[in-house]
Amino acid sequence: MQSHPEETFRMVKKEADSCTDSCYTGHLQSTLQEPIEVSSSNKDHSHDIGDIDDQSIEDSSKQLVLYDPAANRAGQIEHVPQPTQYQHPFGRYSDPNVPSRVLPSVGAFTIQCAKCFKWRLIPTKKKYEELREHILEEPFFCETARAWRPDISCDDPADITQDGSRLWAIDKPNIAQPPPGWQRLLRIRGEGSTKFADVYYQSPSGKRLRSMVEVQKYLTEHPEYMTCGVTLSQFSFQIPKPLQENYVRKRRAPNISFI
DNA sequence: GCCACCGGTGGC
DNA sequence: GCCACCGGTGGC
Repeated sequence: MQSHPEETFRMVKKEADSCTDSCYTGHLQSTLQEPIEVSSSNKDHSHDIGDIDDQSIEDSSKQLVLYDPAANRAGQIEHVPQPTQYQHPFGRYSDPNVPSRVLPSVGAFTIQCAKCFKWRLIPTKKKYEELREHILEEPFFCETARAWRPDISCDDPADITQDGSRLWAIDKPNIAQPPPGWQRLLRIRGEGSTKFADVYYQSPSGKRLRSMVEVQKYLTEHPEYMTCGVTLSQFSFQIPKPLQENYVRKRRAPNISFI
């Protein structure tokens, strides 16, 4: 895969007690992770991903975590468990009678320390987005987490590890924070989809936009945003990449027909 | 009728 | 192979 920094994030469900809203974890070489929006839209953040629509799948199979390939190479992070070890995001946890429409959602945001390579949970999506925006120029260290955990250091155990119980994904670094009042939403698709996830931006008025083309058009039609300084550079539709191989279905080879 | 979600594809 | 974009539609 690529050799430059990438982010992965995983969705974490509960378990991350410190995470009050959806969080992802991720890191880049130095680390970063991005927040991903998890679960159903209108839910508040009082629960994280976990409670997606129905009962929750308490397990962590939906956690999304970010990781850094560079660190992987260094052997700091164990490799992704075999696919078979991963549970299908839905399925096994859901009641067979419940049509499982439960999609994985981001349970936690994590970023890897650039020094000790331990994963640190980022308490909020907002914080995660702030850190991600400049992760390349300003690497994350355990000390960075002192802003919300005064005594944390590299000597403390990792907040989370890649143990195969969660879905991890690598986030992209240096994605701009959304403009004030806007939200960047990440929806994870179900396993076997043709795409891992979708990014949407939601304007302050609630309008959802799903591509740069739509953003451009919307801004043109609502010049007040541009007047306030909103620009296209504040938008990015880059999606994280799942660590689990084959989470995304490959494009099928065309059928060969013969006579 | 709306829209969240998924599939497909053109262009690179 | 990846990704940006957008059409279609099932479920509400």
